[in-house]
Amino acid sequence: MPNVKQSKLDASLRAAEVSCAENGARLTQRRRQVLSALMQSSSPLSAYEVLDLCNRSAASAMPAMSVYRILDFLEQQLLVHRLSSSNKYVSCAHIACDHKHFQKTHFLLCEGCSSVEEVDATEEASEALEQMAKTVGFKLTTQQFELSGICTICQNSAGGGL
Amino acid sequence: MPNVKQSKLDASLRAAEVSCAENGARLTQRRRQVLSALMQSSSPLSAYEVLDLCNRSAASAMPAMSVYRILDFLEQQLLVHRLSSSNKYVSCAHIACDHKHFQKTHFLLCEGCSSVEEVDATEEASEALEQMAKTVGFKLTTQQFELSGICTICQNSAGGGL
DNA sequence: GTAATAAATGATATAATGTATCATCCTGAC
DNA sequence: GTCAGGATGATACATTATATCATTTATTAC
Repeated sequence: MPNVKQSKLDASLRAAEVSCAENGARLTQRRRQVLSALMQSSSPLSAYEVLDLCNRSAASAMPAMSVYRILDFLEQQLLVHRLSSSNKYVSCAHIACDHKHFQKTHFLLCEGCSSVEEVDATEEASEALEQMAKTVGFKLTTQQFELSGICTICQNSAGGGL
Repeated sequence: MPNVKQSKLDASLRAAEVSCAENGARLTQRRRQVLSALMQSSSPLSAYEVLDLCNRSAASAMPAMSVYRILDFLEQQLLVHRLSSSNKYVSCAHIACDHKHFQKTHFLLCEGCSSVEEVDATEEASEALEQMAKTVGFKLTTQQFELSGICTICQNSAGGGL
């Protein structure tokens, strides 16, 4: 069992707890369980995938209803993000650091390994998209996109094969 | 009943028929029914909303299964687009013209009236997004985004109210 | 025209996903 | 302890999507 990962997980969970407390909310056992499952996953999980993971590890079975409630809660706390294109969830990449969300976060989805990279929008991209929308009279309200592509690792490992 | 709209609808359906024929496919009665429903809607429709519309207008009831099959078919024929963020469908804005799809089409979703505007990506936006992805080693494969915003009409009508 | 073939649709069952509702339990304030 | 509110458990159900096989419709060969 890799202790490095374990301690990183613990640190993130502690940070999440603090973050909740600052908002007058509590990171209960169940919520910690759900968040922990997402943190340990290398790819986004659907609500029922989260449920399965929780029920595999824990003693008492969690009802599906709770998972939905808890995912909503965690999303409000900005501890997890919901990917609308696949209707799955990922834990926020910035729980342990002091990064702030400006509603201009993008997600890069790797088609090879399903991993997700959370990146801030660049000025250029925001500008260009706003401009594009403007040509048809649209005023953008949110900028959070999910872009499909191939991550570095998969690009390299695909050198010989596919 | 507005004849202008009717004739525009007819023209689009004829164009769709031709387009199918070119691909060795057929625009059957059922498929025409589904496509027509989407064309007449000002906002994206879910599979079951399409189903309801079809069953409201037509004599014989269509099974849900058929709607899913037909939506898949129409999507393959590029006659409709699937919006992954809401899991709904819109008819392609370019059926009647000779516009080609380059996999760089964006959809602007109005939060006010739910209407959808289909626009081509600008060079600047594509460039900026590719560049952004590149900074974390990602290579984008598709660029088809769904951007939320407010359309011209809703911007103006909201002048007094909200 | 008719038989053979393939495509499309009908029909049914069921899986998967998401929500509504009320009961129960836990926690902190007093 | 008691009370109030938040959190969870439990159940039922609504919605969405898919699997499967039967039937119909269209196309081709003859």
